[in-house]
Amino acid sequence: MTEQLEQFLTLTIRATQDDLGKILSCFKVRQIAKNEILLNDTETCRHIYFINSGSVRAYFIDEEGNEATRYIAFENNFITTLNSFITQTTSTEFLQATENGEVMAISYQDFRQLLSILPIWKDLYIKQLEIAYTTNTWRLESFIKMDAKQRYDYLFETNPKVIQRLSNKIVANYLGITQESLSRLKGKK
Amino acid sequence: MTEQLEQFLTLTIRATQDDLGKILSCFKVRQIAKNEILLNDTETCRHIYFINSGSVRAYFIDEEGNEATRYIAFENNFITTLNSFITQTTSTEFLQATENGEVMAISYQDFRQLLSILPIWKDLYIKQLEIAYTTNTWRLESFIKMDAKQRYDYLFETNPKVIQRLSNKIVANYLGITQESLSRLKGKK
DNA sequence: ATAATTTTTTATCATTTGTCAATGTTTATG
DNA sequence: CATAAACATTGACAAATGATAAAAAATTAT
Repeated sequence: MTEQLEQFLTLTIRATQDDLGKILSCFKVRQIAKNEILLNDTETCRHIYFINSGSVRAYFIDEEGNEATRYIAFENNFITTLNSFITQTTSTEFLQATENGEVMAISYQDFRQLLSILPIWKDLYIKQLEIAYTTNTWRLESFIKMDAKQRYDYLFETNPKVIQRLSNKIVANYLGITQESLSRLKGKK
Repeated sequence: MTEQLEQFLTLTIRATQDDLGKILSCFKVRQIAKNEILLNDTETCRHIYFINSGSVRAYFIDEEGNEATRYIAFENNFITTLNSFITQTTSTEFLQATENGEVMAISYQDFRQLLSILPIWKDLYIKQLEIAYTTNTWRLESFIKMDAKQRYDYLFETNPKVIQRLSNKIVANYLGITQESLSRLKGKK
């Protein structure tokens, strides 16, 4: 079950066999069922997850009690609630499996441990932070300058998995609109 | 002119006097005039700026030719166009001074150099990435779940400098709405 | 100080999106 | 397989926001 993560690491950083071993031994496999909650908004986020298969979303609930999806991770990506994880304080977000699948989890302690002993792990962390920041920025830009239809089209171009594999409810949520609006959107040209 | 950055570094990381010297010697002071363009969307971003005084915004121009402001940095913060800077490819964004002020600039070469010789610089970079990511995420959340009025109130609470020091045009731009909408917004309760 | 320019406000109207309700469809479960 | 539950679509209407135009106010330049 570690092959996939190993391959990902090999493609991402230049790690020795020894480094790889140390890293992989920190990750534990976990099967996830669709709709399963991996993190509650009352808990502290103790893990970073690498997705072998399936998908996981991060969402929160606003004052009116509506869900809002911040991020969706598919296979070969990491997901966590970074602020809660870094500071080890209560999360304001949920993590939920949006499909059946398999993840590899690394704990906060092991993550910190790897940071202190493996320079290459620090480099990987920097790279992932840069990717996460850049991805986030694009998404933010799409909200600043685009209307709902444009955001949908943009999503279709840049991340079609969201539309292809997940329910309209979650897609609408991710786009920041209601299901009804999404439904109408898809109708018109 | 380096005192401010020095103080910032002292508060943020545990650097020796020697580390501090190496870092500070990489930064060059530059006066900036309101409306001055620090980076054009046809250039590659060669610098990270630390703001001593004044403010700088990052914005882009969408298909319809409208400006959209992604981020505004005030004193004691860094600003750059990260993707262009990291990959040293053409930027899609502008950087523009929104007030008269003073910045400290570090070049891409010096930045890389510090990363390779100073572990503490890597730690600072990680910290700044974490902050940038988290800030970005909050801003993204505000767009997913809030309407314009709520975003305005939220901005007033979390980052009043934007409203207090910059023109409505830029505030509206930052909120992703038109000047006219902002004007109406401020009127009603 | 005056003129020119830019920014802000106000008004009207069009468009987009949200809300609510009803109905049809799919999916999960006993 | 049958039933319930969740999800998707559609319509009618309301609210929010954008577009355009014009006037008022503030800022900048001469």
